[in-house]
Order: sequence, then structure tokens, then C-alpha cells
Amino acid sequence: MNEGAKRTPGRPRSVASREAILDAAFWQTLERGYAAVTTETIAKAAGAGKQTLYRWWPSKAAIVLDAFAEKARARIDRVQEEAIRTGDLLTFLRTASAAYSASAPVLRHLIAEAQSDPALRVMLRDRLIEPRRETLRRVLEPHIADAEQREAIVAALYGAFWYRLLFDEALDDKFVTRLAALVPTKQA
Amino acid sequence: MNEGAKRTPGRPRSVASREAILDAAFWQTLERGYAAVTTETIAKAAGAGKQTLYRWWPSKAAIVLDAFAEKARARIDRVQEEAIRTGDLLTFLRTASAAYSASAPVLRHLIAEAQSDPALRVMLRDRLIEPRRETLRRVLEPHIADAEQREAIVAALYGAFWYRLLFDEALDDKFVTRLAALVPTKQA
DNA sequence: TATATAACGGAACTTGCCGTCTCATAATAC
DNA sequence: GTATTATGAGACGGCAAGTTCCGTTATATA
Repeated sequence: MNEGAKRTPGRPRSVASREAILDAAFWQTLERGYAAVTTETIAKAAGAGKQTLYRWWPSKAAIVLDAFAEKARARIDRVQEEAIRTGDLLTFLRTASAAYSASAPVLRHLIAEAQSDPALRVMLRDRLIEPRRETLRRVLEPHIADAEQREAIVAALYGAFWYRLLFDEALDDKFVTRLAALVPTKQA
Repeated sequence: MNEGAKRTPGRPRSVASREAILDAAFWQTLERGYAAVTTETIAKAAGAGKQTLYRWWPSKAAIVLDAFAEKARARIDRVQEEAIRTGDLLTFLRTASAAYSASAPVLRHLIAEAQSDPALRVMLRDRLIEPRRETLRRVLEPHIADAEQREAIVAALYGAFWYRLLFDEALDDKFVTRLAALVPTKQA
């Protein structure tokens, strides 16, 4: 489809810049926290102009989201793959809650920003929320036949994660175990 | 305890101003949306100086939260009281989801703001989140004996509400019914 | 090689709102 | 009256987002 996609006349987009920007956004957000990171610090660290940021991303939040979706998702999915194979809900929820907790400081700011930015909300849902939902659906599929019931369970489980994280309440193992107990699983 | 509390020398706090400020914050937020409301528009509409706002509240978000906690909670609790009396979880969740949906445009901004403001987070939890949790606990009590299990269910149910609202997904009746089905209730 | 095109880095600039500060005035206690 | 504290009005500073200008550089085409 876009094989020989180098069709436009002018200077092509700098791949190096793109990656330097995402890298800077990712590490700065991890180390300093979302609020302390500005478009200027990202640009400076990446050796890029602010214009380059805004040419390719609509907002600071979009950059950070892009950085995390790219860097963190692959790692998270890899960790969860094992749990998916075993099909054990509790194991899955444990690894998922660990991953959530680790990314919580960033995720909470992204979801916050998204509340006043509909486009970002869609981007967040498509790139981070929905893929994880899909994974959980696959784990639930063998246990819950009804699709609608499955969807309610997905919302209840991931919703519980968010609910706790957004209000500074820990996702400890006991809580996760109780959550898993809510789902009527078929025993082997 | 603080019966003859008029002990300080100077001019006392203006009750009229306080109420005018909360009124303005409440209605402006409802009509124009959280983002369009500024401390200046609140002050102007209330006929108050900005200094008066900041003398009694730490931030714009705190004012709006105060306004909503005061105006909306009483109404919501009254609606839910009936559901509590009957002890029927589904009825309770239906009225709760309706209340949530109605307030969602404001709540989402408050929770968003709270993610970068720990003090507001505490205030939000104490004045809005926790009271509703407590109500749900009372509904669940006859059905779920174990306190920890009950807490997980509370997080799952309210968490599911937030989860859907924060990502623009409706709380329709079918969904609420499926949620209620998750909870093993004792039949009469 | 020459030209058109588009992205580049750097930086000045505009915008907008939050929160602070100043000031003259009003209401209370003593 | 005198001290004290809150009031309304508005100027002010600060900070970060997002925009615009500029001279430069990399590519496609001729």
C-alpha cells in the first residue's frame, strides 16, 4: 500500500528527531514527573525546535502518550503473555496490577489531561486502554460465554484498578485476589 | 464546642459572599463547563474580590468541589435513600448511575484536577467519593458478609462507573444490569 | 547542476489563567 | 475611639502552552 511512500518533494521527516523527542519525553516524565516536563525541556533535550514538536503532535500530552504507548506497551504485553497462555485470571490480574502501579504516576496525568481534550481521550483509549481490554477479554473468554457479561466484567476489573490508583489507594495482593474472586471461573 | 465562637476582634467573614461565590461556581460550571470558568468570572459574578476567594479556598478546583459537595450531595443521597431502604442492589445501581451520569461533566474535571493536586485529591475523596462508598457498603452489607470482599466489590462497581465515564462510554441500563449480576446477592 | 518544496533548529513572541499584592473601606471587639 | 480583620476592585508577576518568524538543510525533479 505505502511501499514506495517516499513520494513527496521536500525534505523528509527526520526519524532521528522523532525518536529523540519520544525518548526525551519518556525519560523526563519518568524521572521528573509529568508536571515538571514542559514542551521546552523536551525540545531542548531532544535537540529539536518546538515547531518540530507541534508539527507532528497536537499537544504535550499527545507526545507523552505516544512515548509511553511505544515504549511501555510492548514490555507490558510481553509480561502478560505468559498469564494469557495459562489462562489463569488471578495470575493475569497480578501482573496487570503490577504494570499499572508502575505506570500510574504517568497514566493518571494522561487521563487527567484527556478529560479536557476529546482528541486525546480517543487517542488514549485507542492506544492504551482498548488494547489492554482486548487482552483481558481473551483471558475471560473461556470462562464467560456471554459477550455482554464479559464486557461488564472487564469494566469492573480495570475500573477497579483505575479507581484505586486515581485516589492513591494501593493495589495490594489481597485486593487483587478479592477482585478475581468476583469472576465465576470454570475450574479445570 | 464552638458555641460562642465569635471571639476574634476584626470584621467577620461575610456569609453572603461565601454563598454567592459557591453559587456562582456551581452555576457557571454547570452552564459553561469547568474549563470556561475562571476565578475571575466567579469573583465577578459573585460580586467578590479574588482575594476573598483565595482567602478561604486554596484553588479554583477546591471552590467548585465545595460548591458541588454542598449543593449536589444532599440531593443525590435523598434519591438513593429509597434504594437503600429496599436493599435492592440493582435499584441502587440504577439511581446511582443516573446521578453519576448527570454530574459526569463536572466530576471528570475535578478528578482530573486532583491528579496534580494531592490536597484536592484528599478533599475529593473525603467529601464526594467516600460518602458514596459508605452508602454502597450499607446496601451490600446484608448480602456480603466478608468486609474485604465487600470492599473489592465497592471498588469494582464504582470503578466501573468511573471507567466508563472517563472514557465517554455510556452507563446504559443493560450494562448496569450486568454489573449487578456480578454480585452474589442473597435472594429473599 | 539548478530549482522547488518541505522539514529542520533556534528563538522571539502571544495568550491566558492562576495566584499574589496593594489599597481604600467596612464591620467587629475592646 | 482604636486595633484588628475582612471586604471589593483591580493591577501585577509568573509560568507554560502554543504560534510565528527566520535562516538552513535535505530531498525530488528537471
